[in-house]
Amino acid sequence: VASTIYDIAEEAGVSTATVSRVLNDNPGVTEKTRQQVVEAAEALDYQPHASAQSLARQRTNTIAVVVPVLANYFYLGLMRGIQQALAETDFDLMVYAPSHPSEVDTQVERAAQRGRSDGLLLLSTPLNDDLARRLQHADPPVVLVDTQHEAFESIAVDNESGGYDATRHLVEQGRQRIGHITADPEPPPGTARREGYQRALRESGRTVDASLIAACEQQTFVFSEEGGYCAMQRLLDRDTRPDAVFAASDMQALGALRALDEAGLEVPGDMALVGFDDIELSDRTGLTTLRQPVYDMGRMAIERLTRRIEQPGQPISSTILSPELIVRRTCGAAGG
Amino acid sequence: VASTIYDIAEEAGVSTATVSRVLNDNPGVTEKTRQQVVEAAEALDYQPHASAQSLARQRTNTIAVVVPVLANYFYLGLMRGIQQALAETDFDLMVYAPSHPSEVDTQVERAAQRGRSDGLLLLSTPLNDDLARRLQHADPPVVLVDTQHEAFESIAVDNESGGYDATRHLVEQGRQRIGHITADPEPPPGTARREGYQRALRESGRTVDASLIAACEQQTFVFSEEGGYCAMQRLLDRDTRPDAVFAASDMQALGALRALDEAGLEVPGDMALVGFDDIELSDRTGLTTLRQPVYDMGRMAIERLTRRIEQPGQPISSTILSPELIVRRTCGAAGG
DNA sequence: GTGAAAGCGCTAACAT
DNA sequence: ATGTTAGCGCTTTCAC
Repeated sequence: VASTIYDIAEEAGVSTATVSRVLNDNPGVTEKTRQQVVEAAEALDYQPHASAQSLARQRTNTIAVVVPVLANYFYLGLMRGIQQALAETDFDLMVYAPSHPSEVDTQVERAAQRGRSDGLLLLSTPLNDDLARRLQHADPPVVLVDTQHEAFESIAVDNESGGYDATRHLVEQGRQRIGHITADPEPPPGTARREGYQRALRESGRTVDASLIAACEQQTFVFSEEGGYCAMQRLLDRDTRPDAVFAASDMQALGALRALDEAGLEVPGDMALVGFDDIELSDRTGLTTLRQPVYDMGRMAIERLTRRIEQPGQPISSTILSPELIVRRTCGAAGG
Repeated sequence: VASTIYDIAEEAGVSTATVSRVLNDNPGVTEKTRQQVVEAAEALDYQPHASAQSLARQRTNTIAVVVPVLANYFYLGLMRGIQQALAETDFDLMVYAPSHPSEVDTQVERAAQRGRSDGLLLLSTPLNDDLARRLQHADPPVVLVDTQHEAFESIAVDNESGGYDATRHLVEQGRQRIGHITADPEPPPGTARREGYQRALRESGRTVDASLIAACEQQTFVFSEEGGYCAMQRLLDRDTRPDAVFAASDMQALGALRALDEAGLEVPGDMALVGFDDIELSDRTGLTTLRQPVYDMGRMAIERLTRRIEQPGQPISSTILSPELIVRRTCGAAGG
């Protein structure tokens, strides 16, 4: 029942080329014939066939984003920015969310398949060398968010300095034994945050005490609430407890908070806590944290990507934003 | 640089038809030639062209979902189920999120465009008659979630009975003046919930007092935190305040909670509160609410949709699930 | 078992 | 200004 340009051409008494011209607002058509075509198209309730257009144009007008997990506040913030920025373009959005970490490569390959999208956005997606090589060789431009790779455009936050600031803040609050919660396996941003933590300790004339660092295997995915909960429990089980903890993410900090609560410990009295990300929940919880400007990062990512699609071959740039310390209740700072 | 089946055909010394057969695991190919083709494909690092396949097969292996707003906990829950169910199929996912309510129709049309997807999932998306007619006539099967329409398969919760249960529970807690927060404009689920609220009042021998019902215009989208906040403020400004409120959604209830907090009122002491949805935040907040089984709804929606894609023309079914009352702190019930 | 060739629905060069 | 026609990359019918 669906009509094609051939039907329109026949109905309007012109060739399919002319129909195509009219439909695509190409110049060189009399107003009269344009009218005829437009009317015929409406009469037949014409809709172009997306796949056919993509094939002929060699362009899908679609961008694909792979996100480790959709149902997560951090990625949600990014998606908001992505979606808003996309609304100002005429690109559609495909979402690839691996149901398991082991699926990441498959999903990336799928998202990058020829003829599927004009550009690829990878959120926190680890790129092994093999994948990176394939992606470089493939046509669709790639933009990385929350990761880096010299071969691709990227947008991320300075995780090291964020970890440094978080820890530094705790030192300034007079905390003596500052612990850290990370993830196992530790993703690249986690490593940077931990290194910032360690640098802050050293610069404050303290020694880095391995017994103050805890990580739990992440069953679901990295930086989970569960992981923070379990890591905090381990910290509490040890001989000398910390009196402050910098968690590598807000979700982990929230989990840590739960463990603290169950253990009957006061925050920030018995233990100060600083997270990382500033997800929406953190505001409600009063969690001190380092804010990642996720909305802007999402927007920027789309801007960068569309620019690369429009003008390929531009030099690659890596954008590093500064996370902002947001002081709330859990760090024990005055005021707030 | 990208290779096509012609390249493979040449490399393997066979025709493109044979290549296609091998690549699609079609029968009728010697093991020997199959080997040759496979090797050639690997040597050339072949990847099929998605648009070309879609066009030739008249099938995209993609399902499109339109969601009023991505960055929202309710839809996030649905998306989780959708994504998980999709992972078990070989469908990809396109997401259409109107950046403004006025964009809904445009986005639906876009999602439903020929050759874009094999099926359409509409989350809470209002269908005017015109749109509904077009969708019926178009090929891709449609499944509705959180809305209903006799012409389409749908999955929703019994909102009326949910509103009834919520209110009834408040009555049983001994609350005297039970108010209601709804949205303006009031979406269909909102209407049903309000009607359930009103029925419960009547059945409890009370009169429905319009001054106990408040709604605020929703600037962003329906059922927003802002809306609940503002509605609660109005309720508090009135002569006789309610001592309990049933909010049409958890987000609104959370906003109401904020207003209460700012007004220095105790929950549940001064005011009991019941929400609707049971989003993740509600557990952390201790909000009594009616749970929508979003994860299951998402899964079911995909199952229904893929079934319709595989076997078109099946009779339409409308599934109504029961929301479950989750008693927490804010309703003032004993225990937990 | 394999190949030739005709689509799928559209775009765009090239003619006229 | 309009039409003819050759693709885009793949699938699939129909011969052989």
